[in-house]
Amino acid sequence: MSRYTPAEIEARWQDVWSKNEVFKAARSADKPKYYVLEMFPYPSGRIHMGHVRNYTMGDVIARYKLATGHSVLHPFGFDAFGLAAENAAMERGIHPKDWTYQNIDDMIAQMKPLGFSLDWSRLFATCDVDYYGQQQALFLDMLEAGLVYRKNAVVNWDPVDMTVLANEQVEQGRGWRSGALVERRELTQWFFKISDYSEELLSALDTLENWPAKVRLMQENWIGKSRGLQFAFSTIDAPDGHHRIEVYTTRPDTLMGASFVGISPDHPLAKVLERDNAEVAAFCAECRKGGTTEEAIETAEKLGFDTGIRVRHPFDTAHELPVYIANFILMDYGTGAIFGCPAHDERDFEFATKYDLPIIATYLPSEDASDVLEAAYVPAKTEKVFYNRGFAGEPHQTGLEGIDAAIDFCEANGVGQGVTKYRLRDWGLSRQRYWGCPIPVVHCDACGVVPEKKENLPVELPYDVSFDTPGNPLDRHPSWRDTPCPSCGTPARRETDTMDTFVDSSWYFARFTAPKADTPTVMEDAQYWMNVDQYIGGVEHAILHLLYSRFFARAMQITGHLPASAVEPFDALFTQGMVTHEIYQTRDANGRPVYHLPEEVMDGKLADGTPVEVIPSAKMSKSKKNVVDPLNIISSFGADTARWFVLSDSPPERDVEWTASGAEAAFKHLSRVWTLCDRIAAMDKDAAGTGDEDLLRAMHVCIHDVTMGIESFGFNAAIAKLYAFTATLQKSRASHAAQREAIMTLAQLMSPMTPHLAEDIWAHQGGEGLVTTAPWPRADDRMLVSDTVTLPIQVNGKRRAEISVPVDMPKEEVEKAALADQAVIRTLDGATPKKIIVVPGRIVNVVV
RNA sequence: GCCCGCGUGGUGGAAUGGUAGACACAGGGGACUUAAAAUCCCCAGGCAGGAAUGCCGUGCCGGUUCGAGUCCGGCCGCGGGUACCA
Repeated sequence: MSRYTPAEIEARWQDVWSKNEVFKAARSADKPKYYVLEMFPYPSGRIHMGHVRNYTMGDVIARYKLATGHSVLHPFGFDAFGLAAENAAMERGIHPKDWTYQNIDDMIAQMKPLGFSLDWSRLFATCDVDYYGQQQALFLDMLEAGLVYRKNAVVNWDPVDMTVLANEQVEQGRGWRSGALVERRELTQWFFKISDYSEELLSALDTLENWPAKVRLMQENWIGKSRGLQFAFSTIDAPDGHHRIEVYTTRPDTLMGASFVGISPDHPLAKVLERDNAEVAAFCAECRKGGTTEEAIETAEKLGFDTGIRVRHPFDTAHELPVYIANFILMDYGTGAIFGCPAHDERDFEFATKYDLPIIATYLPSEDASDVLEAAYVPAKTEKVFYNRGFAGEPHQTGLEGIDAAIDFCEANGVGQGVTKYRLRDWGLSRQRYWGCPIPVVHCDACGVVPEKKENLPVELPYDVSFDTPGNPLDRHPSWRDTPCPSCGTPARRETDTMDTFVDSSWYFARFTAPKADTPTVMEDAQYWMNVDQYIGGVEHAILHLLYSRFFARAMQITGHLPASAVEPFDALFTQGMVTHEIYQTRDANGRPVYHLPEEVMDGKLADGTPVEVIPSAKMSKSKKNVVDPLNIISSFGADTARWFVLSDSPPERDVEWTASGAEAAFKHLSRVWTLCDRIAAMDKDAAGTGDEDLLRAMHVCIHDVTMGIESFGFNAAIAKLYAFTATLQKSRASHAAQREAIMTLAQLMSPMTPHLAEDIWAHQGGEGLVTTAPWPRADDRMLVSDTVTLPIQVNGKRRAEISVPVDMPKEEVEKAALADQAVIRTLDGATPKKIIVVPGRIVNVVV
């Protein structure tokens, strides 16, 4: 008997697939197309188990679709621009380009042994000049279409390194390298007008039926449509030009509870005051300390500064409210000014308590409730409350009714108007960095901002740059930066900002349909291959990447690069979980944690006997050293084992914990299947057997279950069925013909998960052609039904017995049979059933 | 802070509102072997019991239902996102 030797088998079949170009995508007139795409990876240099899992899932779908007669597009590439390459350059003196391409080569070498059904001929990286040059063309078209503009926006400024920091480079308000306190600073930046599409992006979510509901909900909340009232307070003692302060509120029904007006430190009025008043300037400077993230701003201590300016309440002009500059008000949302109603908002309550402002309830749980509040009263908007200081609508109404009534009343009385606003902000794409796609515009003293001519594209990144000083090397590269103005020809300067890497990943799926074209896309190919039928990736991309891509598809349609049918580019989305592993930790002399790789740990100890603390599974990360190198797994057990394991142990949308023993078990199972194939091949071809019918029935049930499993992303359940069927086949005494049919079908059903082993079994049993291209087996419905069924009998919802009855037994008969059961009689103990519920084929419940 | 998820044996997990724990790992017992490895067979949620069986049990508290792991409300814990990580 031969042994299962994946190293030899896997290389052989990969070679066969490659020579036969089995996975080369080609448009076909007579086959339905299927485009499956996994979110492309960042080229860190090493593939990890998360990649293996992500691509294995996509591969199962791709191979299944190939077997069910589709013309399949399953491409692969790299999201290759980004910060890490510049960090490597600064830390190790490697050029970002060299570092990135070396990593890409390494990762391709690690991907290939996994035997994925990828069309490698379509490979590209977003840092390829071919790709980003086309992206620049796209940008120019979008600029012309009015989808791009410039405005000021805040960035994290490191005052020591004199450079802009990414949010992740700000640690507890300080620059990660310099340790200096980070400040928020304004720069003129490029923006995509995604906010023009807020309503469209929101309403189209309803059409995305094959997206997870949670992702649609997250996007809905992110877009944040709200209806509210916009109106102005008239000011007292305010500087010229600020006689009114425009505010936006989603709770106009609380207007009678207003106790202060708050403006953002970046509000125009604040800026005027800052100029003439050192105290205000100091306060605003204080507010600008720290990072730009919503989290940093929202969790910071609420600070306010009384400007001394007062406003009049619109309905009671004798009532004056103070105007505060407050650090928690964002200039980006609404008008950058609010009125505070401490009684019904937790933040305002905290603020009012701190600055000793009145807390005036406008509604209460009931008429007799006290209006002295210990905390903000914030009931659901759908809850009916009593308006003790209502001014519109009924005294007893829900918040929603109160809001509508308040808007109507205010409009009728000339106090502002009802408006719809969105939380979604325009997409800032400028990055003050080298390793990204250059923004193809030129700044000319005479002509202003001038788009580069298309015939001058690509604007290629210069190679001769250095990273010995902080900041953007493009900024200090005169020979690259200085260029004639495309319009007037006089000396001018290139834009030195590069694009956000989200731009790169917002259209790569479209580029895969014509990766070599000298235009961004080719309409014929886009028409044929789009949309992506199944997109697979991590839920961490639920909002930004997926929302930007949806916007880009629209922008590409407007600029003629995608058909109208592709404005929602991803028909179905699946978000898979992470691969996790236990963390092994010891402590150094100072008590600080020291992490150890899994292979350094044996039986809970290091090689020198030091006991190791085991921390429960967490996402695999280099810093925690809880990583398993796919290459080690492949060299010990083969790619099929790695693929089988990452699918078998957890549902795909959840995290999977990598365990060495689990991987070993997967290998053992595949070896068993191999041995089983050998044994069947060696059987006497003419020998009679028993149980052919039973074996074939089990086989058809397995075909049905595995097919359903794959179609519904129930890979772990499909694999459980394959385990069960393998056990059945192993024990079978059926004829050779039946067993051969069973093992060949098993090979087909396993082929999306363990394609190399499946090919080998197929060939061993004399199968025609490749199992990869053999038509997917069909379950015979007649083989799926059995004539009896086991019914559990409950008494008052507790299971007490079970009976076996013919499938088609009428309800009355089933009732009789259930009541005749000894255990049921014993449990009833003479009691008369009030009701008997019979769910055909499922259960009987006797209620007493 | 805000938005979105998730929580089931020792472990990973299974279960269209219908027998909770499929399948697998670790564990225990056995067969084969001079022995070990490998392989095969059996047991296995907790408590009580020799067993039959009974009671308890899906993070916690409450609700809807003939019936809840599943639906609803409130908590707790963990994870993801929070617009310059990708």
